[in-house]
Amino acid sequence: MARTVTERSDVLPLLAEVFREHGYEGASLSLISKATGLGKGSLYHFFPGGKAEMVEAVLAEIDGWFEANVFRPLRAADDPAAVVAAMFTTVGDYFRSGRRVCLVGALSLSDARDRFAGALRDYFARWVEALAGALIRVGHPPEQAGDVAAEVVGGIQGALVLARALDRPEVFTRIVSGLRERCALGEGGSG
Amino acid sequence: MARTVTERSDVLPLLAEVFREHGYEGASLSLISKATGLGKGSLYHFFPGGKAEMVEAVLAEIDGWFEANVFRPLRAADDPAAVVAAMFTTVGDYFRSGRRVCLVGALSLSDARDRFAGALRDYFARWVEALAGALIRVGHPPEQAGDVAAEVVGGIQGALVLARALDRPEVFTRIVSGLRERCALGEGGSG
DNA sequence: TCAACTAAGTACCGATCGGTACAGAAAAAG
DNA sequence: CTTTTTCTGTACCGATCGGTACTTAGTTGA
Repeated sequence: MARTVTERSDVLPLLAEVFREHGYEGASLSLISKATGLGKGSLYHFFPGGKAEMVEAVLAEIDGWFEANVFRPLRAADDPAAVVAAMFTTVGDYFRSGRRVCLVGALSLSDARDRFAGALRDYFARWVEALAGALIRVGHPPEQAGDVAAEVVGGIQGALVLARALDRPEVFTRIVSGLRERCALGEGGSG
Repeated sequence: MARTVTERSDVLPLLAEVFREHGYEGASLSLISKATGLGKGSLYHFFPGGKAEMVEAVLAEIDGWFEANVFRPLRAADDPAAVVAAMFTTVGDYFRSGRRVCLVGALSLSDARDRFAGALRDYFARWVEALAGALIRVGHPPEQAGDVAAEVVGGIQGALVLARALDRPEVFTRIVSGLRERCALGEGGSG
């Protein structure tokens, strides 16, 4: 019975990947156990609340990562154009150029949405809000910035859906680069 | 034992709604039975292949509906601008202004994707292709039409994700109206 | 050395899963 | 009417579900 010095935070990325690949219902405890290398005893030691607590922990970590690497930079005042451009690079890498699913988006479409509604709403609301602020500083008309930001954040999610359905990850990168140009140009432009 | 003169095609919309709300894994046979009013005996009479066949039948019906009401009109030669505009109205209604989930998109993000990969890919591929052709006839540069079409179809999917996560259906309608303007304007414009 | 505590494996729980078998009622055919 | 076919409800199957209880192995501190 090897004690594998595992900490709760060590298994979160593995957990996240299982939920990304199989969703909430599809990620059975046996799958989770296999993916993490932890037996039920260990899993329920770290997450007494079971699957629901596992998902919440994963969502919290994702939220923290985006807060630190995406939302907070967007809210920073310096060089908004560069910060917006960096956002696209960061999320492009995060989603593995379209090969990785967004867990928050996938949960939003599933019947687990109600259970985690708060976390899902928060994630997207803060993203849209932070991006809208940055777009205003870039020079977008304030009355349009909110809509553009929603279009961009939604566009990223839709690009993931489409790329995965078509099984063509490059669809994601192409759509995202189109969104990036829209943000840079403000409005109009030859694309 | 009331024989409820049900035909297979009558239960498809009910089935579709169950899968939309609960996904493939989440839609248990007991839920399906409750939603359709049919016992297991009837369900397996109509769909000997079980859940998988039910989803395939639902996807086929959805595909047929979009083929008739969206894809084929897009391919028609007459008044492409009006046809593209009509597409947005049609899908806006179909998705109940953001209150209804796209089953094809939801399945694409779930672990059931591999099982129905062909149908999912087909649906989106034909949509993008038909829209791209219409955009060219509207006046979009042919070398950009494919990308714009992918951006629009993906944008619709993303709008559904975002509207559902935020629990604000109007987010869907706003994003979709933005996409409509992009299609009408070709490139450029003040938004 | 020896408790005290924590980490982790295992067996098991009731419930539910998807699916099958079958009986029997309703409708159709004769 | 009888026969046949088409439905449909019910009981049941083995498997697996999420979760609990309990035991054991390893670590820690005295």
